[in-house]
Order: sequence, then structure tokens, then C-alpha cells
Amino acid sequence: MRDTVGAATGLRERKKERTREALADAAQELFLRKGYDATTIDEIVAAVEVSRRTFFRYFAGKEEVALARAMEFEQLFLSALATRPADEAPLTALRRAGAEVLSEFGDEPDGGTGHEFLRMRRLIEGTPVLMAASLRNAIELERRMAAEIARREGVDPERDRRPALSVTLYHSVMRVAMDEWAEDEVMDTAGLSRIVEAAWDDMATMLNDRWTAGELGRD
Amino acid sequence: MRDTVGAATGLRERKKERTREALADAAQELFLRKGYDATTIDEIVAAVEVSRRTFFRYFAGKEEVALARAMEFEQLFLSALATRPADEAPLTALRRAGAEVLSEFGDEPDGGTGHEFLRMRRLIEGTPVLMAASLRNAIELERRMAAEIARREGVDPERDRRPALSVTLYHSVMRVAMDEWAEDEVMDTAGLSRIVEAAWDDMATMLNDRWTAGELGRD
DNA sequence: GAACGATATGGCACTGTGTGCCAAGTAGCC
DNA sequence: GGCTACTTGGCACACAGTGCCATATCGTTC
Repeated sequence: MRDTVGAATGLRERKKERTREALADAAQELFLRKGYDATTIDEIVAAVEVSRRTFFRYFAGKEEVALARAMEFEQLFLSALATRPADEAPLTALRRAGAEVLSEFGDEPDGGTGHEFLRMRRLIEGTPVLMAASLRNAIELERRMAAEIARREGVDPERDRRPALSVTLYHSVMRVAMDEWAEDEVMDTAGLSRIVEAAWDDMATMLNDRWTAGELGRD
Repeated sequence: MRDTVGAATGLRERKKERTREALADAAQELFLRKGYDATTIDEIVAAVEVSRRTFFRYFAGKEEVALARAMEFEQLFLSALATRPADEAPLTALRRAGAEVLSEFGDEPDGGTGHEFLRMRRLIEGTPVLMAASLRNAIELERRMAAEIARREGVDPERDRRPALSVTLYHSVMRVAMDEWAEDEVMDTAGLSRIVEAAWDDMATMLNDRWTAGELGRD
């Protein structure tokens, strides 16, 4: 994603993009090595040789730079959703868009972007202020996803709650599945796919107020 | 909830509780009148005549005092869930516990705790840092609720994802329903109940990959 | 290549949040 | 009343975040 910039823009734009990338990379490296709270903005900007003031021209704050990479995946997801076949049911479109993004990773037991992704995820989960900011980003992403589902289905999201419900259901299942999967230390995308499918099966069973598949309702 | 304290404790404990309540009340009054960002900790402690240092002995930070009342409702909810009949299905128990807590409010068009609750909810929704902190609290509440569901169902929440799924499903439906309901300015609990029921119906339809009740699946 | 306008950067001073330390004050107990 | 345990207030500090302005750099035109 980052290597597609600058092909047809000026030096000024290219320098800005390089500064932004350098800040995001330096921040991530420091956060993963020292922890979020123990890393200061002064340390990040020193690593890139720009001023604090410049930092705040690229990022609204310390949290935003920490979540910068995760937000790139959100863009990937929205693009994937927008290009799903128009006649696909909403939940199917969401699930398949998610699978597309996941396939961007390879199985990379101890290297590459997948490993870094897992390490950043653990950092975020373990840092309350980042977890909070990440959740708020997720809410905003849900709103945009719901708008896309509403567009695909030709309904008004302000009047019809089904887009919002489908998106929040999708995120709920994904979050429970990813919490379960991330207990391992390995970027095993096939394993995640299996957990996700099983979680959807459990959810369908549960929504009919049953606890196991095959059980009759009992209230 | 707050008036049950101090009956059998010493003066020191009673003074601490009064200070804590005074800070929470002063903070809420200032946040609702001036906004969260425009209110400083110095203003809150000046209103109660204690020091900044004392403030930080009662609350971990500015966000925590803003969410103090909301977290009291979380305790109410957990208590209500714990006392639901043991043989109730998980989703039914969650829904009925929620209805119990909601009934603590009356329909109070322009006064009382219900009105204050709505105003605080709008403040939180409109303040990114509070929204983020609130969402993180909700995650922690979900974890405790899942533990309670797991206890009721006699399963290990570390091995069985159904407690987590049922809780996150419940929260998802409630959040979509409350977003829809809170567009009004009135504490209409009957209206909320109707929206919640309708949202559950839509969710059940959707989880079977249908968009309307009665529609055959089409993928 | 120089000039000029537009834009980016760095430095500074400032506000506000949050925290550790320690002296002074207060509550509880005997 | 004395002593102990606990609470409070003041202070100095670190850090995040921001507005303002002088200086530097890039892009465009000639």
C-alpha cells in the first residue's frame, strides 16, 4: 500500500509521505520494544529527526500514530467490501471481504507483516488507552461499513437498522474469534478461518435461543 | 445506590464517600454545563474544595469521573443478571436483566435520573476520548457478563466461546437499538423496549442470511 | 538561475493531565 | 491525652498537546 505513492507527485509530497512513514515506523518500533507508555513523543521525533510540532502536523496525537497501521487495514477492508458482487447477501459480503483482507497475510510463523500485526495487536490489547482508541475507531469503521451495506441494499441507514445490525454482528463474531485465535503466538490464517466458521455456527445456534445445535428451545 | 453506605462505618469512611460523591456530582454538573474538554480538574476540585492530589486518590483520571455514574448501572446490571432464574436461556437472561435495569428509570420527560442519563449519554457520544473510554469499559463489562453466563451454564469461558458470543450479541443489539432510540430527547422506556424487540427480530432474520422475514436465502 | 508565492518546519511559551514525595492534619483506638 | 494509622495538601516534575511566528523549502513563472 505504501509503495504506490509518489509516482506522479512532487518532491514536497514525496517528502511529506516519507516523513509520515518514518514517524509511523519509528513509533511502532519503539512501542513494540519499550511499550506505549514508556515511549515519549520526543523519542519518536528524535529517531526521525523532526520536531514535536511537525509530529502533530502528521498525527492528531500519540494514539493515532500507534493505530496508523491498523487503520490501513480498515481501508483495505472497505475497498474489498465495495467490490464484492452486488447481489451478495450482506453478511456473506462482509465475511468474504474479511477473508480477502486476511489473505493479504501469509502464514508467517516468525516474520513479516503478519507477525508484526500480531505483536501490535497484543500491544493494543494490553494498553488501555490504545484499546479504547481502537474500539472507537472500530465504531467509526462500523458506521462506514453500514453505509456501504445500506448502499448495496438500496436502503436508508438512518431509517433501517439492518445495515447497522449486520455490521455489528459481523464485528462481534470477528472479535470473539480473533480473541480466541490470538492466544497463540503464530500467524495461522487457516486456523483463524476455522475458528471464524465455528463461531458463526455457534452464533446461529444461539440466536435461536438454543445453547447447542439440535437442542430444542426451552423458555 | 449511594444512600446505602455509611450506616455502619466510621466517620473516616463516611467522609471519603461524601468526598467521592461530591466530586462525581460536581464533575457531572460541570461537564453537562460546559462540556468535557472545556472543564478542568482544577475547576472540579475547586467546586468541592479539595486538592488536585486528592482528586487523583478517588479517580484514576478525568475520564473515570465522567463515567462514574454509568459504571454504577453496570453494577446494577451484573446484579440483575446474577439473580435471574438459573434455568433461563442465556440470551433470555441477558435481555430480562437489561429490562430490569431499564425499569429503574421512570418515564421522566424533563427531569430525574433518566433525563440526566440521556444528557450524559449524549455528552459521551459527542466526546471522542469519553466514547473510547466508555467502549473499553463495555468490553470489560462484557468479559464479566460472559463469566457470569459461563457460570450459569456450567462451562469454562476460556474453552467455550458461546458465553462471549451471547454477551457480545446482546450488547450489539442493545447499542444499535439505543443509538436509534436516543435520537429523541425523551426518556421513553416503552419506546426503547419496542425498538429492542424489533431489533432482535431483525437480527434473527439476518443471521439466517435473509434480509427480510420470509425471504428465502439467496446466496 | 532568479524571483516570488505558497507551504512546511522548528522553536517557543503555554495549558492541562497525571504522579511521586513528604510534611501536616485527622480519625480511631486504648 | 497519647499514639498509630491513614488522609490530605502542596510542590515539583514529566509528558501530551497547541497557537503563534520567524525561517526554510518547494513549485511555478519568467
